[in-house]
Amino acid sequence: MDARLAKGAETRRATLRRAVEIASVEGLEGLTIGRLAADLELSKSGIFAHFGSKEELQLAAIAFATEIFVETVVESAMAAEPGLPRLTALIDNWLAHSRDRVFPGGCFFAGAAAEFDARAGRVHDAVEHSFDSWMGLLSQLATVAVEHGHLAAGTDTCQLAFEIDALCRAANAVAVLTGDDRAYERARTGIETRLRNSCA
Amino acid sequence: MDARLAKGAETRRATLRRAVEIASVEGLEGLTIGRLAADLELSKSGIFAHFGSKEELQLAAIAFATEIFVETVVESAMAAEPGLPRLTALIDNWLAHSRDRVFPGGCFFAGAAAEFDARAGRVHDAVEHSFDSWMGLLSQLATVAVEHGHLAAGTDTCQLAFEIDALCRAANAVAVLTGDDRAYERARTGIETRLRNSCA
DNA sequence: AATATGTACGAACGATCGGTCAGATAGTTC
DNA sequence: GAACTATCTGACCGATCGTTCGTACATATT
Repeated sequence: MDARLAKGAETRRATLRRAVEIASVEGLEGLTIGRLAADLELSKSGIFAHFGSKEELQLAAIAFATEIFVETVVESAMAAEPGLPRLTALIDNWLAHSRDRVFPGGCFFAGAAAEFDARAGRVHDAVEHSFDSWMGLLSQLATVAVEHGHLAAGTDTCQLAFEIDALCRAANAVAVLTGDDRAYERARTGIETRLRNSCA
Repeated sequence: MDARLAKGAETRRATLRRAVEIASVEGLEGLTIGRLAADLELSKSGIFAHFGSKEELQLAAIAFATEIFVETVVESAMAAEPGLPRLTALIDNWLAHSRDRVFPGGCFFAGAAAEFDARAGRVHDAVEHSFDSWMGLLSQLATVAVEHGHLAAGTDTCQLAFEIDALCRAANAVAVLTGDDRAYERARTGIETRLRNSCA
């Protein structure tokens, strides 16, 4: 009943913070309990006790990464005016979170999705759910932009969301793989042109 | 000196064929010599002897996947007339190779890139090289299309190649993750619109 | 003071990892 | 037929994997 976090919850958060860092570089399978224990100077069994299984650890890491993502990318974008400004703020934040390596391996979810896309199980389902939420948010903001008259009335917002996501994703992939940050400008250019072509 | 492959080379190819299948689903790290041996009903050491190290196996798998990719996607596209027809044929082949799961886990290189993008080493370099070749091919075909007057004279072919790659990549990622093949249509729609806007 | 609970440790488990090595088998060459 | 090479096997190595279990310690509750 302390105002601060209980000891266990504190350790858990510290563990997950490190887990997300490792997983964004090495992957969720490359994330290892022994490695985690060594980094945090705790015992393997101590770490393990917090999660109960590796799969639970992976799921907890995804949940924690979602927290970070929402705080860093989504929340401040919501401060922008509804419609096109909010949509572009979200896109800017997304590109910034990749360029600034909020997760050291670039977008956490791009990595996790690529790793588990063709497998079955709870981790795959969690990753797919994250993706659905993200696409839902994108197309919803696009829809609001249409309603505000910022985008043309007939705009296919799902198609638009797909294309925006595609360009962001590619910027992240190219920049992390090659180290060439021009990819972020390419994405921005593509998205701006695409939005301009959908202007009312 | 036989016209057919020597025994060793035959085994090596069969091994790599299976290795590429496994790696496209489980990743190049999830690809395991023991698993490979079990699938091919050979001994671990027998497999190992063909490559000498796991890293060499991974590099060989990338090279073999490149062979498959070139045969399936690139070569038949080159039969189309130079310019826009050849470019669109390449794009169609790429989307088809993902949709038809020429690699069971979708695009082999998308998976390998996501896995090794943030790591250093020879595998990363090989993946990056594959990506460079792919982008080079795309932008070169785009350039030829400009020269043939199929695309507007001022077209930024690198930017265009980036956007085409982004839409293809996203289609693969979404379709494999969610099982929703409409992503391929979305990519096609986006690319067609984009090319039309660059028409001369 | 006694008890219960939350938290973490250390030793150990079987399985599997990448990798090594001596040798069996087969085919070719001299 | 002896020597050689290519190919593959099986036993084995140390390391690490995820996981289990009994226990120690601190804190909170009674």
